[in-house]
Amino acid sequence: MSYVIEQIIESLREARIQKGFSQRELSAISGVPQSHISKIESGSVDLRVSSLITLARALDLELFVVPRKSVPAIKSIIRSSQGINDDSEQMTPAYQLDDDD
Amino acid sequence: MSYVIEQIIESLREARIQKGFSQRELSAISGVPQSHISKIESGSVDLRVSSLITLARALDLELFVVPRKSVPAIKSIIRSSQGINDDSEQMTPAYQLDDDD
DNA sequence: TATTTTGATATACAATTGCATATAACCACG
DNA sequence: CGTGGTTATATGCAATTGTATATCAAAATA
Repeated sequence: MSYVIEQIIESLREARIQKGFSQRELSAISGVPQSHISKIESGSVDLRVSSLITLARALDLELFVVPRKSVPAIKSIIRSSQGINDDSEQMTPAYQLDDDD
Repeated sequence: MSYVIEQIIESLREARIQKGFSQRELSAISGVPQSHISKIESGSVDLRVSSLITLARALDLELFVVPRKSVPAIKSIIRSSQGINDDSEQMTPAYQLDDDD
């Protein structure tokens, strides 16, 4: 199993968890059986492109092939969009105020 | 067949042609049979992710899943990198000089 | 024109995917 | 600890992929 597949699987899994979906919930949304989602996430099946697209769509992701020379720029964009999410999480001090109470 | 798959197939085909490879040459490089490459390019098979990665690698492409909200930015990067290639092609007047001779 | 190259298509076969369904194992919580 | 939720695993089956190989028709080249 290649590094690229591992990265893709990791992206799917992280997106699922970030959205707060269990595998069953993702299954209900996407129409892919939970048992298959488990195998996909564990890397034990070599899924078809159509299946990957189906899952990605349910997780607000999209599949691309890009020139290898553009990879750093694209990783930078992905990282910065994740950074925004991280910032929004850090900018909710409500929990800290509760702790002070 | 979805729009995303069509786009991916088109990217593969364009990259192959831009590199000046025939399907047989790509087959030799990638290890994927020519007959299968023909089917992939025509959209008549739903290939596995591993096969897509193999072909992409032979064509200096890489597969990504990206957040849907990042899609416009990524398309912009891909378009601008292609623009650079177009400029380099236009900046080779050697053929025009030969015509003047 | 003859020859070569290119992409499309066919055949046969082993392996695997994806689906449906059920269950086991694991984890979190009260 | 008991309970419920989550993930992993198993079974069976139809359909398809990917491979090897060959051939054809069209296009390109010599």
